[in-house]
Amino acid sequence: MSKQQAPLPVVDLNADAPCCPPLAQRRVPAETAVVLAPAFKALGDPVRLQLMSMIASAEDGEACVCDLTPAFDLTGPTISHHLKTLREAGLVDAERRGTWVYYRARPQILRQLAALLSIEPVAAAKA
Amino acid sequence: MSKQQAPLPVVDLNADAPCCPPLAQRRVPAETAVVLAPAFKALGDPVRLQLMSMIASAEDGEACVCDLTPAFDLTGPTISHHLKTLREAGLVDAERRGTWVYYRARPQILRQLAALLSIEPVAAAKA
DNA sequence: TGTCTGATTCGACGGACGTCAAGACAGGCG
DNA sequence: CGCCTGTCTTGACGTCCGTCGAATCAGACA
Repeated sequence: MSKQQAPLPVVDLNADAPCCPPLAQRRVPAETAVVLAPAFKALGDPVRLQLMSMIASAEDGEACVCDLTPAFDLTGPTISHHLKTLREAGLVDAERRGTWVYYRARPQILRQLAALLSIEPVAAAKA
Repeated sequence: MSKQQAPLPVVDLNADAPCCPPLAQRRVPAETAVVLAPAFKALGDPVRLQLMSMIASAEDGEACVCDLTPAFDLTGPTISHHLKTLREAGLVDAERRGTWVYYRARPQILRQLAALLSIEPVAAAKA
């Protein structure tokens, strides 16, 4: 079953999920933790964190694997493996155009993760 | 000499680090990725994500291990191990007071991680 | 059509991780 | 003092992860 860039069985936090009241505001329920943790885990590797950043900060919002790979002292298959991990975590999307494959960040889930980690900047400075 | 809750050799992102221009704004340098990735990795486990949330959202800003442990179907040592992981990632702080040990979240690093993931640099400034 | 380049998948290896049981340590109390 | 409760450490076990080389798949081009 070669479904290269096919929509992998991804966590569907991108759908309608209003899933993210700040972690420090209300206790995260187990089901939410199970769904969200893989996304953090995917970012828990230096190579993937850089890949994610390179993709998200790319000029046209997308980055070619051919630009990503030479940025590391790693083999092609290894980079491909990391990209797959990011894809399965729902952090990026891939699309093949001709010879090259382009990756694109999914802002929604990034926003959700950021919201989860956000700390009230408000006057919560109460003892 | 048992230095149980002594300040472990933790990543020092808490110090003066202005370390976090959004991931999608500028490419994260390798050194930054190496320092930050462990924090995400620590949050990459459902149990630790819940622990982090329980600690950060606790009433008085701190949570007792005796309250944390019974919330999971895991043994004491396992919870202790996860808490140590969070401690080494610089996400929480521990303090022993009498019989019990209390854990407290470190808002600074949470803010940094949230900032790293933030997509919109726009209206976020005020709030 | 054949072949070449780019990207992914497969199979394997070493190391790290999550979990537990058993033991060790710290502090309170009889 | 001795014991009890609470927490952490140690050692072990099975599983997952990061990496590679080799094989495979997808398009482009002659």
